[in-house]
Amino acid sequence: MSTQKTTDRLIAAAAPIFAEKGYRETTVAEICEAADANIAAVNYHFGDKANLYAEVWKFLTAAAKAAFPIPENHLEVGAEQWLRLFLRSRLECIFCEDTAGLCPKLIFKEMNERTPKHEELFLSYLKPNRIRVRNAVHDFIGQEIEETQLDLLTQNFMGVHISLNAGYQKHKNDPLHLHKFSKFQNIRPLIDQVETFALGGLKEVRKSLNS
Amino acid sequence: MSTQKTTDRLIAAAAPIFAEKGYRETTVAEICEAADANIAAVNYHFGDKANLYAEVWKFLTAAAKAAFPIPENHLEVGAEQWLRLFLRSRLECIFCEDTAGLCPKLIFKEMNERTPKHEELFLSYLKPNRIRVRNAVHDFIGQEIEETQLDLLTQNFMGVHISLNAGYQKHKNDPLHLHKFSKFQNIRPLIDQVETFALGGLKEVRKSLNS
DNA sequence: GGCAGTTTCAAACGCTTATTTGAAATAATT
DNA sequence: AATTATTTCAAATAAGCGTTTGAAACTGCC
Repeated sequence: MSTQKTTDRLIAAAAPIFAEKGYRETTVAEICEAADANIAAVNYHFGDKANLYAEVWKFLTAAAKAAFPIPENHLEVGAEQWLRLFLRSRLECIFCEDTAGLCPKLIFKEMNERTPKHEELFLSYLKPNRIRVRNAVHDFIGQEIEETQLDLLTQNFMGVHISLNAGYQKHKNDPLHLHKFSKFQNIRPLIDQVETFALGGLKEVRKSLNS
Repeated sequence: MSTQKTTDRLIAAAAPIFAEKGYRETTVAEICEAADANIAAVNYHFGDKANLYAEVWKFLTAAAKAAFPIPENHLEVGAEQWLRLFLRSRLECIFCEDTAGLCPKLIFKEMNERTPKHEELFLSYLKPNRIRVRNAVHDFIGQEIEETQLDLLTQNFMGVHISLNAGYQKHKNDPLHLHKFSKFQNIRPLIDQVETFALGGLKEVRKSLNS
C-alpha cells in the first residue's frame, strides 16, 4: 500500500488505463484494483467516473507541458521556428515512455470517443493550442489566404504528429515497423525527418499560393 | 417496409450507425429499429453483432472502392502519379456524402476502438493498401532508405488524409472551420492544396536524403 | 478514553444491452 | 391442402458496470 492519498493513487492508476483503453472501455473496478482502493472509492472521492477522467486530463496535460515546454506563442521566436519547436515537442512527447507520454495517448483516445467531458476538455486543453498553431501557420504563409484554406493547412500540419501518434499507439498490429520507434533506437533522425516533411509541406503550399 | 431482404436491410441500416458511433456505442436494438426488423433479427441472420459489423465493413469498403477507383499499384502510372491518385481518391471519398463516404468514417471509428473483428478487418482491408502506398513511397524516394524511415514517411503521407478525415468527422465542435468543407463549397482547390502539402513533404524529405 | 468526522468496505441496486427462447406467422415444397 | 422449413416476434435471460448504501474501521481532537 502506497503512502499517497487515495485520490492521488486513483488518478495515477487511472491515467495509464484511460490512456490505453479510452474512457468507455475502462471500468472503475479495474481502476480501483490498480489503485489498491475499494470499488466505491471513485464515487466517494470524485463523485463519478467522469470527474476522475477530467482529473486525469488535468494531470497528464500538466505533465506533458512540464516535460516538453515551448514558448507560449510564435511572436518571440518567429513562425517557422515556433512551428518546429511545437512539432518537436509533440513528437518527443509521443515517443517518451514516462507519465508525460500518456498524454498523447489519452488525447488520441478522446479524439473519436464522445465522453461526458468531451466538450469541456476540448475547449480547455485542445482548442487554445490549435489556435496558436493556426496563427503561426498564418504568419508562416505570410499572405492572403482563405479562412478555409488556412484551417485546412493547420489541420494538415497538426495531422503530421496526430497521425504519427495514432500509428505509434497501434504498433502491436501495425503492418509496418513503427513499433521499432522505441527507446532502443535513436529517434533524433526520425524526428528530423518528420519535421522536414511537415515544413516541406507548408513551404510547398506557400509557394503555390504565390503563383 | 422495404422490399429488400432483412439481411440487406440490416446491413444498410447498420452502416451509417456504426460509421457514426462506432461498434461499441451502437446497440443492436437501434439497428433493428432502423432496419424495421425485430430485435432478434441480428442474431438470427448474422449470429451476433460482431458478424454484422464485419459485413458492414465488407459492404462499405466495396462501395468506396467502386466509387473512387484507382490503379491497383503504381507500376503502370509511376509512383508520384499513383500517390496523387491515391490521395485524391481518399479525399474525395472523405468529402462525399453518399454511402461510400461512410467508409472513411467507419475506418476512423475502428482506428482506436478494439472491436472483436479488429485484427481480421485490419489484415483484410487496411494492410494491403498500406503496403501499396509504402511501395509507391519507396519508389518515389528512389534511393536507399532505412526501413524505419520509410515506414515513418509512409505514415506521414497516409496521415495527411487520415487526420483530415478525423478533423472532418468532428466538425461539429471543431474550433476551426473544417465544417465548411461541405457540398456547398467547391472542394477542388482544397483537395489541390492537400495534395500540394503531401507531395511537398515527400519531395522535401527526398531532397534531404540526397544531401 | 471518548467522540465527531472521515474514509473504507462488501454487498446490493438499477440500468443497459447482447443474446436466447419458444411460440406465432409466413413461405416453400410436395 | 398439408407438411415442413424459414423467418418474425415479444418476452425473458444473463452479464457487465456505474453507483448507492449502511455498517465498520480509522483519524484527529478534547
